[in-house]
Amino acid sequence: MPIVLPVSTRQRILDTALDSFGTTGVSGTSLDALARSLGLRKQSILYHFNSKTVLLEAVVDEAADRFIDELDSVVRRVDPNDVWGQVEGTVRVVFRLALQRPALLGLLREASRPDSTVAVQLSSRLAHHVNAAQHSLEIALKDGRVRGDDAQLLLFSLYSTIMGVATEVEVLRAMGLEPSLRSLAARRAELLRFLQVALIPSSES
Amino acid sequence: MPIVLPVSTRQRILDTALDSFGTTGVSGTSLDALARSLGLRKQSILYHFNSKTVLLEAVVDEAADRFIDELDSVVRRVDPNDVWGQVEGTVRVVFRLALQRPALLGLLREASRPDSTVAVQLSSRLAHHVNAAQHSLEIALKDGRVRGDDAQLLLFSLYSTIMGVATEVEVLRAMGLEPSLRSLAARRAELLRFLQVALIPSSES
DNA sequence: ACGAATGTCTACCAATTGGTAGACAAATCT
DNA sequence: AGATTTGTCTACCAATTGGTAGACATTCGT
Repeated sequence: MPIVLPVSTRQRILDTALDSFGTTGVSGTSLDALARSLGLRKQSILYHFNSKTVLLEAVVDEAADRFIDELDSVVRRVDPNDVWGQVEGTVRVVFRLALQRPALLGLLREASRPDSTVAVQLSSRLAHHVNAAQHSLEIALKDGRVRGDDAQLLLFSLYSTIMGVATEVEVLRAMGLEPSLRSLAARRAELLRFLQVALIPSSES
Repeated sequence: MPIVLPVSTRQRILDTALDSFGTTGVSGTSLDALARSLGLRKQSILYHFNSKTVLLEAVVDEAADRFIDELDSVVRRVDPNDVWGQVEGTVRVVFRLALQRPALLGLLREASRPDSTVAVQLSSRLAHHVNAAQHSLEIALKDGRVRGDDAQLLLFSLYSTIMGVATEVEVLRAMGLEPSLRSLAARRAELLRFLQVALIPSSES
């Protein structure tokens, strides 16, 4: 007899809100529509989260948690001096998220638009990890284990590239490539090759 | 005596709509707010464009035009066999747009979200240029003038990288780097170096 | 000079938005 | 058992949404 562990309403709201915010956008998501797809009335949502803003903050917090957990798992798993291993692990993690929870990455992207109120919240959560990554990149740069000049800018380029390739589904579709599991793997492979050449001097690897 | 050539209301609407759609997002932009920032009533907007959808389509069309013009100017200016020259020119053009008309790139990004109705419209406009670029990339790959395996995926990686680095302002800010003219130039330099290493075999260049 | 087209306006409208108040039932505590 | 907390609901609400109808003035072709 399988034990069905009940998912709290609060958690269900957070989940579907993440999906909706991450795909349709925050202002494109109404509480009514959200409630409808949950089989609830919007007042029940407002019972758990006092306002749409509060809900958004909770969703962003949870998304940040999950994202950070994934990144941490890479950092823990891979030798800190193995920069390429870290990058490769990160790429794999991000691509897995792109497959399993595309809305999560969508929400991160939503946060990177100019007017976003979410940005501050997210960035303060991620600041520590960014600093750590930047630091180990700097050392690797000094040791000549990585190509480049500026660790900060390099990290930024890395982030943009990985997130872009993982999330810009429609662009890909526009290029005639149907997004599928196989094409995602192909994208990942091409990206990894691309990044490795750009980052790692030929003497290494 | 300077001749002040009058800008048609229609054009003014298109301009401010592009800015608003590209930054605040489409569903985040109301016709009322748009009209207010134009010093008009919303009914005047609806006179020129019968509905918000029609307006959006017109804005997207114009944005596509401008973007294509910029890309074309690169293609015309640079030797078609000089792949790196094409990439470099494209990067410069995109970065100039990021500085002069950030909303234009923002709108392109808005189009790349999963639910977007704009995507189809945009992609059909850009299809020809994508094909041309892919074709010349394929030849360069065959000749060994460019590193990589799959021209289509390579082009996609290029696009994602360039757009990402040019547009993800908030991420940069989160990393403690205030977006400024100088930092934009630095980003561009780092990106160009990054791309050149990734793309061009060391025997060339 | 005059009718027609053009363009902006006021006045509405129904639907939807985020949010409040309070009834009602089930679970929990004492 | 009785009181209280928890969670969902119905019933509203004012503000905002995209959009219509039509008055009014200006410009333009004749």
